[in-house]
Amino acid sequence: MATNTPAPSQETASLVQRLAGPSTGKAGLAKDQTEINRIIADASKGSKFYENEKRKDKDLTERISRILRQRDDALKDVDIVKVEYKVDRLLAELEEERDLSQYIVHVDMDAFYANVELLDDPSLAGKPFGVGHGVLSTASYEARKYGVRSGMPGFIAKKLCPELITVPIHMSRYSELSKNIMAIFRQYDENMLAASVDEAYMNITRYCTERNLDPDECVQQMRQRVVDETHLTVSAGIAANKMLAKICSDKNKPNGQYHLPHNRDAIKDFMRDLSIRKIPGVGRVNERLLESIGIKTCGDIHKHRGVLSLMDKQFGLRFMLRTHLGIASNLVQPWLREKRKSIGSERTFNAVSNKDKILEKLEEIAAELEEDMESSGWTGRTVTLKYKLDTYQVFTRAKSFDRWITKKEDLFATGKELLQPEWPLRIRLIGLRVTKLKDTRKKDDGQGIKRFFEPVGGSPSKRQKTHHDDGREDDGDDDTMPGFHEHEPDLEFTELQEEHGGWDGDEAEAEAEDDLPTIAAVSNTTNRPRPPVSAPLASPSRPSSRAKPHSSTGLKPTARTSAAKWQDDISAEAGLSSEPSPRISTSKALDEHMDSVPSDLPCPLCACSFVDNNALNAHIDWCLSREAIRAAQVEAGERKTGMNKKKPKMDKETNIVSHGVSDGRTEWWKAQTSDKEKSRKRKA
DNA sequence: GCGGATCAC
DNA sequence: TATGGTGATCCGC
Repeated sequence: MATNTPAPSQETASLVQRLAGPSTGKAGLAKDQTEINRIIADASKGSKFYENEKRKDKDLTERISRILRQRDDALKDVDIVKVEYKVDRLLAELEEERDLSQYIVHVDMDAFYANVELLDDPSLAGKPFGVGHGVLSTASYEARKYGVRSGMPGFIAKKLCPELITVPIHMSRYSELSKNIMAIFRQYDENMLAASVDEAYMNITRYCTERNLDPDECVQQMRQRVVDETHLTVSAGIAANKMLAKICSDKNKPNGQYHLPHNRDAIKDFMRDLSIRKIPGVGRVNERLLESIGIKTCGDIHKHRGVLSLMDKQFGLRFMLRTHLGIASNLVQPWLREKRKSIGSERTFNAVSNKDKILEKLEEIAAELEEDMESSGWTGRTVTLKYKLDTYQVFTRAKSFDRWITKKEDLFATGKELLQPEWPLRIRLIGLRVTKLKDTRKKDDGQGIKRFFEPVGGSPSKRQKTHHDDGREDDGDDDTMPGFHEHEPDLEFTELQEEHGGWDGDEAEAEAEDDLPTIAAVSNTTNRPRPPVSAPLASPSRPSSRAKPHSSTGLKPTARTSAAKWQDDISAEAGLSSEPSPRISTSKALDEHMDSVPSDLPCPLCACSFVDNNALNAHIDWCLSREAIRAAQVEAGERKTGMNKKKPKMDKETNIVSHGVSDGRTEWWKAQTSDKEKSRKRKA
């Protein structure tokens, strides 16, 4: 047979499933899920959000059809037995990587935000409540019984549970408690990885060995300590690698632990019936894609290894096989600042089409981003604008520079420029993100000529500022919806995020937007394929001639789930072992390090710095122009007179979280060959 | 380098 | 009554 049959009923079913939200595959929902899903779908029906979900669902269904056709074509031309034979050899090779010598623990705080709120307001006990404003970050266990979940909009949650209470987020409180708990974990493994506010990985092998302690007992004690010291409960998984440990921590949640024996057969049994959706990195889309070729559990992977091999690009054969075997990385190490790849800010508001209003929003975002970049010590070379139409379709436009961008004026001007060709638009979200980062706190030469021009007493200023790690460690909670960054926790108590009514109609924003020193900024943004055509009409709105670039091969982008990246890790490990400095660890980090360092060439006349000499020279030419000179004089005058207009920027707000993100994803499937060595070292 | 997509939390 | 924010990665251009 050649195609699946996209019967209307099936399409509806997958749409209903989709509308139920991404965290559906999780635990705990008691009530009849079908009924819940129907309520959600009914509440959404007819909205623009709904229409967008419908469109995406249709696209996915079509994509699946193409994949199945491709599979059938491929199967015609090959001897599947031979293919399977080759895969089996690969399996044997991968099996060699298995390392059962380490005891890896993943701990996950139970309904973290909700339980903290409970702690601080005992009157909530026993009641269904959610944490968050418009969209819930997490829900109490009582609320979950009704189908209320993280990421669910409040008005839908209320439909499911009319007596639902909602409480605001108190991020700094969560961070504070998180810090305390992480400190406990760190005593079991100094290299503990804080994966988010409420999650951590540890390697307790050494701790247990030195004390002749059973790992289960060790984790039991650890969890008890958390309860004693914070009155919060955590769940834990114990296994031979990070992926397995993470899956296991969900097994006896809440307030429980699960140990998957360090034993090949036990692991095989465990994987056999495990839903593919439990694998970190397999989300709703990949779940459907895999299901379409007959894979629902990790055990199914072996049956379909032939097809997976033929469609390696789509699914990532190695990754699938390693998953099937239950093999993943067991390397646990703290998050490193230099791993950060981007920093950005974005905001949703009531859809607007008025250009000035949109630019106003953009300006706010630019200011926020500058603030974040300065306070966390980053600058970067590429600016990406993101916007979401009121149809919920998302687009991004980027521009690269050969100088470092941090200032809100630059950010705003760039965003404005990128927005220019897109008009007209009706949008509900706007954001800016900066990539190709450079760490401004890393004292790396750079100074060069600049020293010459620096005012006598003055030194680069910032550079030394408070340390607190950058980034945030966005919460999690198996069911906690992340986000909600507080910019100035105090001052204004939480941003009154009433973007409401869009009244702020204040006046002239000094639109006086002078142009960027467009000088060397090469950018290819000018002649961009025509953008989306906002499609404000309720119609099917197949936007843009470009939104759907290639359809030739049929296979749309990413079906895959990452994989085969392990070569990187090998080289990373090599780099590490030969590296005197303990800090650089990943090849990527290393690359980036090399990449961004070679040049930090400051302009002697202004605050800009550049990536290479050409760029610098081009800039200097411009900088010497009359206007520039004048500008420089003004600034020099200001400097002399004493004050840099730079706001003092009290460093009090250090409270926020600690480090950034640890993308869960690739973390786990790093090569083991290297891990093994690491492990041995650690043992010794 | 750019843009779309998917995923985690 | 109106569906989030931050960051990462991968693919195909």
